[in-house]
Amino acid sequence: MQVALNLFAKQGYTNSSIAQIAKEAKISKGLIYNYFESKDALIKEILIGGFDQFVVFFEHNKDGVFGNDEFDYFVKETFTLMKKNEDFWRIYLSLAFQPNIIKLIEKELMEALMPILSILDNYYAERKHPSPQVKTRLFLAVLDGVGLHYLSDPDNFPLDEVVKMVVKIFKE
Amino acid sequence: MQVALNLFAKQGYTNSSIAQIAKEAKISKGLIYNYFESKDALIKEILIGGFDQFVVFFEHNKDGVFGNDEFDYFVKETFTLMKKNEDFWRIYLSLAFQPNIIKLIEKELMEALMPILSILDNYYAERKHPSPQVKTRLFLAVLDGVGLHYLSDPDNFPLDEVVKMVVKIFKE
Amino acid sequence: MQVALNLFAKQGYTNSSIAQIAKEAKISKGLIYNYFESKDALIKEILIGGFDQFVVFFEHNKDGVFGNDEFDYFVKETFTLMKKNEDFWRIYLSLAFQPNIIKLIEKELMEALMPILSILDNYYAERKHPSPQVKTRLFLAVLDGVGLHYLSDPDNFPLDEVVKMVVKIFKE
Amino acid sequence: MQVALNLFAKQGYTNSSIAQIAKEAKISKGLIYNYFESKDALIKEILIGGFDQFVVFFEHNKDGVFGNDEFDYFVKETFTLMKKNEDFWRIYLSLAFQPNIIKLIEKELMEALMPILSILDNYYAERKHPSPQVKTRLFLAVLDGVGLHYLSDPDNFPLDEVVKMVVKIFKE
DNA sequence: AATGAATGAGGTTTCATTCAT
DNA sequence: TATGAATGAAACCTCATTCAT
Repeated sequence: MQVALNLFAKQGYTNSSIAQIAKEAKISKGLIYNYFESKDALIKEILIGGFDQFVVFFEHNKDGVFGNDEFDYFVKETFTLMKKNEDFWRIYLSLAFQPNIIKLIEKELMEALMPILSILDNYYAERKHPSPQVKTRLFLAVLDGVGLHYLSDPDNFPLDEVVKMVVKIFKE
Repeated sequence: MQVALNLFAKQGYTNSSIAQIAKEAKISKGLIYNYFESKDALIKEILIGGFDQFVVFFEHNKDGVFGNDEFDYFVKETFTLMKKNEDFWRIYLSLAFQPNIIKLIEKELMEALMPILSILDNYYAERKHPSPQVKTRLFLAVLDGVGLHYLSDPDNFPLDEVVKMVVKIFKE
Repeated sequence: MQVALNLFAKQGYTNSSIAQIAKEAKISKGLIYNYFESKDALIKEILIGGFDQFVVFFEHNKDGVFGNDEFDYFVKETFTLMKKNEDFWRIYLSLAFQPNIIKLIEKELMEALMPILSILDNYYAERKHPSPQVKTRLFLAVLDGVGLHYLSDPDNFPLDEVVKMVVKIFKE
Repeated sequence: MQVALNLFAKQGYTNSSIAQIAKEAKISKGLIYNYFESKDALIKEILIGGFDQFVVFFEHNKDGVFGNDEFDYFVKETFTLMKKNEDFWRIYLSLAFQPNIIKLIEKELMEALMPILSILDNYYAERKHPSPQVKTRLFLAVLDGVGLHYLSDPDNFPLDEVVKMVVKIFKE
């Protein structure tokens, strides 16, 4: 899975063959099929595994208060996680428009996203924002946008400063 | 090209075959190769064509003033164009992490992006923003992020309201 | 035809496409088919044209005497002609084992070869050679062998000296 | 490989398709690519294998004496081997003018040829031949020429008698 | 747990040839 | 005389997948 993650991130899912994965992992093609039913099942496990890391972190905060400090922490932690799992995020974003793959993880994706969505809605509602749901949508879009630009060009994108600016702008 | 644009947007570049394009366009596979040297050359022309539309619109404003009104107009026009060319943008975003394809259009992409970048840098600098370049970077990421979310789910994403909010937040 | 001759010699018959010939000749593919029924018809005309040059030279000597001086002249002229028409000979030798092509020119080839064969048979018979027909066969093989080696590596093969040696050895 | 050898000899390399080879060998096209990276790699292995047979025979005699008897034996063995491997030699001669293929085996060809060349040079030098290197070149050309004519028409070419004549003429 | 031989469908590309103009 | 749009068959090659061992 580690090798597959790497290859998928570097070359894209469709462009990476089972043969190549087996070769780089120094195992046989057949062995892969002992553990994964298909190539799709492989990417599915990779993606779900990636989301889990994210979800786990969030469940930490599930029933507690989500105030200014938590907002702060949330944004920063998001990008810390992204930096730690660059490959996963690259894959995820590159598959955003591949309906056949997205369908595979739709359920898990929703389950991961919904709580975040409602927590943020609440957050902005509590702060009397005129249209909290729109702001939440924009905010999530911003996170992906920043991720997209960072992952496209990690060496030049000023991630830390941008993140600080995001916090400042969207905290309230 | 129209058929290809459609298919690439719907299924992704790698998942769409020349055979399928030919079939939908009701021509022979061979004919495609009379006009495009390869599948890569085809996507290249599609991408460059798409950027051109964007660039043309921008050159309009090249040497003139870029003030508050123009900023307004720029954001709105960006998403008007995106709505008109949804397929193109879907392709573009889905290829953001396919280095072999990006390389094909690197030059054109840079040529399209650089002037926008410097105009925005100036814009924020004139308004005494403490770090105009970081803000420009964030702003461009936001545009892509909003685009990504809109294109992922055009029916539910509240594009117009989000755009208004973007203008309000990033105008200054 | 000139362009085709060149390409066939350089890349081989099967490896050279009508499209490429047309391109190098700066005409359209269609035009080629106005003058030649097929690719096979094209190579056929090229080959026959090449043999004709050879035959013409031989008819010169047809009914006359073929003595020591003529033998001398024959060998030298053979290689002079080969040097002048390197491309043609390269094609001819490269097709020696392509039965489908050889069949196209079998008749012409025989017509060109038979008189030479009988003249040489006579030549050796007159000189009381024990097995003139075997010697003729060997001699013709030698001519082709020398041609093969020369055309394979024109810059390093010492053609002139080899030819002199051939004359000395096979004159009698 | 056996099937490929056969087809290449009968129809030429370019005219024989992987599909046809697979069909005659009663295996799938794909399987061929499990063992050979490409069609070129296939012909390369075939050619190298063919030369090896020749080289092996020669290494036998490498450091020993190469006198009149060995010369005799060499010529006769050459054509014995050729008769046993007609297909290989047909392929080899038919590719003599296909530069892209020759390049694949250039190294191996040189390694096979060089020792023969120097042994023959020595042979003629020891016999005080005025220009031993030219004679060697001619002699090798003769071998190929005889092979060419024999393989072009095995049923009618008087190989044994021609070989005897070659030995007699070139022994000294 | 692990291999690698084997396949069949389908991918991109090439190409001789036709034909309306 | 000349073009170039168009085709269909076939070329080389890739790949997910299966299966006997």
